[in-house]
Amino acid sequence: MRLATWNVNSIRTRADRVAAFLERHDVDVLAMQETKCRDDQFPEARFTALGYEVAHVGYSQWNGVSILSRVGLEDVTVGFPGQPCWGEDTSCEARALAATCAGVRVWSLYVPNGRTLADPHYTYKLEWLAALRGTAAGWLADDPAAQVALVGDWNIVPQDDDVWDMSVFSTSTHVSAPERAAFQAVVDAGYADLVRPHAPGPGVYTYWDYTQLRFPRREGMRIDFALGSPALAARVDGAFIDREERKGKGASDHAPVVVDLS
DNA sequence: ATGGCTTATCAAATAAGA
Repeated sequence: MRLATWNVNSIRTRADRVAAFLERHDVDVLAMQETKCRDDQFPEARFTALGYEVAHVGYSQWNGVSILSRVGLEDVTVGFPGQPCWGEDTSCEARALAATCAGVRVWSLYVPNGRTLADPHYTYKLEWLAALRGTAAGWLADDPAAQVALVGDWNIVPQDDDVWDMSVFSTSTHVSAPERAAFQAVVDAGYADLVRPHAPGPGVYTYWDYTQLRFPRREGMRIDFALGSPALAARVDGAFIDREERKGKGASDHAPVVVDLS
């Protein structure tokens, strides 16, 4: 089974690229982030025509997460237990969506950005990650053999060589010690990085800013990850980052991350 | 010294991204 995750930065703008990507790489399950639309605006027919079932949650032009699957899409869940909310709304943002696809519990996750170290959004980001860690640790405590994939845009740079120049980020989010600790806590809870062993750095990234010619200059960040429970990690045959998708007109600022499971 | 782009939105400036 081939599982991919991709922050598409608007599914309506990117639908053709996503469809081409699915076919080019023969993808079975695709988790997407930043669809930037409501459910009624999602171009569902574009993907059902290709044989995929579609799950999506989006409330506005912000956030939005989705899962496409051609190997089954069962028990769709919006949000994770304990997920913190943002702002004055009582409902949480559209940042987490799960479905069971061929026996794998797939979570499409869009971790809050944090904005700046002094912003309340940064606190929200850390609380969001801590809640996710607690809930995800519970799944493995209940069933150590669970096949769980936590995939998406984590908005964290775990290591110094996951960004082209650490000095540029000395006062920025994404590289701070609390964020890295929050990411590591999920790993320590039993969720391994499924991709890094097959796509080691340095200089291997999943995101390049649209500005400053960051992509042609190879100045990017590794912030999109596929983490997996032990039972899932044992099935990984290979993985890669599709850097080609960042090229050309109409590219998302993120590249897809692909994992092959036996 | 700084920003440079791209997306969405009651359509022109603003918010957000990382």
